[in-house]
Amino acid sequence: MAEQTSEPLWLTDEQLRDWQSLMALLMTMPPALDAQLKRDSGLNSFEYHVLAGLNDHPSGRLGMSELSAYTRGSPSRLSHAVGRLERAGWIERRSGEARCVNAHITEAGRRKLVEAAPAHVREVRRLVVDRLTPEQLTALGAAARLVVAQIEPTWVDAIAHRTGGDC
Amino acid sequence: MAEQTSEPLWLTDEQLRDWQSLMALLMTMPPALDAQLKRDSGLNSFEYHVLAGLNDHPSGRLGMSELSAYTRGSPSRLSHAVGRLERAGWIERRSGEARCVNAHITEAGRRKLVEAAPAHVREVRRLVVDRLTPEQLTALGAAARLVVAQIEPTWVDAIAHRTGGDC
DNA sequence: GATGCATTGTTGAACTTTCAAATCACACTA
DNA sequence: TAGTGTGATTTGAAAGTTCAACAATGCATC
Repeated sequence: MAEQTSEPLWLTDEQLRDWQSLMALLMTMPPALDAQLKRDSGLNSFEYHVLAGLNDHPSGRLGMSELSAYTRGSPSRLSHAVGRLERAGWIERRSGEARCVNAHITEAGRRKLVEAAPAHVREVRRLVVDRLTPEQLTALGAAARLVVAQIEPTWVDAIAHRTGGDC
Repeated sequence: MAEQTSEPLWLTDEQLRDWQSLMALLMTMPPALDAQLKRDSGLNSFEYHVLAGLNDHPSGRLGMSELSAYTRGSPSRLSHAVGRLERAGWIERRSGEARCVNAHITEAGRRKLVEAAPAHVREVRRLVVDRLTPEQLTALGAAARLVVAQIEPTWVDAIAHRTGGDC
């Protein structure tokens, strides 16, 4: 009932249109990527991301906490997912120093990823990269970074420096 | 093993960077919006969208199929969600002509939405609209539309014309 | 006007994610 | 060195989504 009229409450037509377009993107794109991955390799986006994160690190391993930050999954979500991947033989858990547990990608895991990646990249191209001019893609990326920076201020470093490691 | 080298397989550094930025957006934004809605009104994004869809229509009702298209939810997902909203008293189901079932928003449902909307819009402003220059937002919206058009060619009309109705 | 068929919507089970509590290992203190 | 605290990870149950099968209804065709 009591509303603050001091600030403009609603959005202009253009803002609304662009916002709805963004919402449409948020609603359609993850399912599209998930569908491709699931169909072609049986992985979901999160699991793919976990494997990719491990594979990208020279050591092929990462502490659960670092991996959790990298994938932006809650510790619990990660733990469940790693459990599945471990059961499939693509990851091994080994406890490291301190209280840490390291997730190691196995050879089978690397093979799985190498097998899954090309089709995934192809899909990313088809849906996004090839759809936009270089300038549009640049603008999209820049805008995305600004919004993400607002939501999650710590992230910019995280990816930029790739500073994480095992424990 | 056998790979097609005929097309450029991987992405350039800039493309990769922008792609990762977009992925970060896809991963952080829905949870952020969900969290705000859940915290402030107990609804999740999908349920909010369902109520908003009904409320926006002059008649306050919509066939399940139309609503399913509008919210981009599978029939099953919608059916479950409407079940919850009905149990909460915010929606009523009435069977219309043909095989159709109409979802009607109730007075309580409208109140709920009116109560939830301002904070949600405020959050959208805070995370997106206020973070970008008008040009950036325009560019973001335009790029999003292009990608969505590729994923879901039918959509452009759907929102543009608001042609759907009950049955 | 009966039969087959397509469309619409629901249901229940399987799976994934979330949420809160429990576990475990180490560090610190008395 | 027993006791307490803190941080990392796991666990199991609740909530939500997906998936596949199942009504229910109208339409076409014979």
